[in-house]
Amino acid sequence: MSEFTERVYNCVSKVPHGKVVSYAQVAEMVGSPSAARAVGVALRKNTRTAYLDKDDFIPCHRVVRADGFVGEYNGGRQTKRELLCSEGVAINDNKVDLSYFWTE
DNA sequence: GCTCTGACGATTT
DNA sequence: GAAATCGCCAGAG
Repeated sequence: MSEFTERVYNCVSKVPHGKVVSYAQVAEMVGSPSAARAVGVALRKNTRTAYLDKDDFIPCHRVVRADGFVGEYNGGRQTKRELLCSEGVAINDNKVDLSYFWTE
């Protein structure tokens, strides 16, 4: 896989339990602040999701949009909400509270 | 190598 | 303030 994608996975994997990050934040961490869309595409191709592999997975469900809106997900937005809710992240009509955003 | 598209974001109407 | 528009970078065709 390309280096960009590898970096994205690495950064997303560092997101702590019960926290979320925006696509823009991930893009900024990997060195391309404006590549939020590319980040989404990279995560979309990933199959190591939490609802498929319990042991080795990338918490892509902890990545939401910059305004807190829950974006798309391989298993559907419903699954994404379930996972976040299980981790203690409150969801308000497909939206997460801004206080759950993780900043390194 | 050119063009299109997209798990997005900020601006403008 | 909600909806439409443009811009953005990285991959795929």
